[in-house]
Amino acid sequence: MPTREPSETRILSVASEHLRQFGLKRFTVVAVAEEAGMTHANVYRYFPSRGALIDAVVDVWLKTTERRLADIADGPDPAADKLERLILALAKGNRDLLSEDPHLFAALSQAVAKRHAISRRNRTRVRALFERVIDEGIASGAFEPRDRDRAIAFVIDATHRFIHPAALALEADVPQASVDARLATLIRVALRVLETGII
Amino acid sequence: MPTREPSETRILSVASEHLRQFGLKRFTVVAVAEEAGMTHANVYRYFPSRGALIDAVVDVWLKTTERRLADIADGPDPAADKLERLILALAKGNRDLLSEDPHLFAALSQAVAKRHAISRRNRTRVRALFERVIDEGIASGAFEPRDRDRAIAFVIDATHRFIHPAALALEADVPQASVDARLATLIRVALRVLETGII
DNA sequence: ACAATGACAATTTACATAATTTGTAATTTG
DNA sequence: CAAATTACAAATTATGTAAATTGTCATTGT
Repeated sequence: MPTREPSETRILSVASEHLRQFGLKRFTVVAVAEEAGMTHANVYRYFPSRGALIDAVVDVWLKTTERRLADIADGPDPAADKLERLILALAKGNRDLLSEDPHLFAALSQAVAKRHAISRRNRTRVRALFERVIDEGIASGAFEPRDRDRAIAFVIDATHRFIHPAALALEADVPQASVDARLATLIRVALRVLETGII
Repeated sequence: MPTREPSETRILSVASEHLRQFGLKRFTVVAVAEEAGMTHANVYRYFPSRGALIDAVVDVWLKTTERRLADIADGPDPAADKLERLILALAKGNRDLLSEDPHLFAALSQAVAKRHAISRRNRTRVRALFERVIDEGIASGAFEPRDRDRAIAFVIDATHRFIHPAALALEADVPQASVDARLATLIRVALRVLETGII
């Protein structure tokens, strides 16, 4: 007989599937427990609350995209290339989630809006990746901003519209090609700004 | 005896006061009519629906700030100065509304989120002011973008975070001075980008 | 000791129904 | 005739209650 998947991971994967299928409102601990082959009380051995279980599902997705971003940031390419790919990957990741998995996107949006710990920590780590790449660009001489902190804030503020879930949801019906073109312009300008010491 | 304020304006000012005090959810046509000294049916002589009345209140505010923006755009100053003041006035107007009148801000946010006609038209007119000032800057030689449409989209996208109600609401608890500093940086950079033909 | 359960209280949600509000139209008033 | 009202249907919201879910804990089984 096959070794059964440990309870915690089984709960998590069932919960993930339920959240995708039914959305936040119709997501119940009872139904998840049943499908995972246990009573709901046992779920509470592994997750302290319904909200914590939902956060755990969102966190899995956040961590997955974080790894993709970290791979980019850790690569051997020039800082400018890496910063561009970092921004594009973040924007595309969130945008694809919105179109391919609206329920999970809604859960992510709520976690961000309500400033859950998972989203605050994700934000901190993603910001750290941006900082690392920009610092690397400064060290290599590719970027020459007059104020490093200001430069980082500028990049994050300027790209906000294409990265933040709440902003992305506003443009759900704008043709993707048009959004892509505007983002490409913004990135090109931001890189030039960092390179030329305008900031 | 004093000539009574005409019904339509009286309804509108009572409605404005009720919206500010009670918010969208507790705003009723019946209560507005009562305070305006008439039955609710008579309100429908002037406004076709509850939603239209709320939109009219929001529209008064939008038009007021539009006039302020138009005054800036019509002024005799250099285009760069006017563009800076345009962005600052828009950002400050929305931000002050958020802190001083959260209920009206919520009504505005909803009108924007649901793409009501009033907000779409406001957006179009405000965008036209931006276009006018940028075109003026191009005509005077102050701005030299390689692509005029791209430049306009860039300015609007980059400042989105400080102007759009949904984005402003996210930063309600960030110290205003810090937000102001970041916006000042963004504006300075945007102007330099327009001036130097980076875009 | 650890995973899981059954039983149970607290909380939330679903649902039926009452009350209110929205919106329309015929009628009244000045 | 323009402004307003009364009267009423339709739609929405409030309220009370049943049902389900969330969360706790003592107990069971391994």
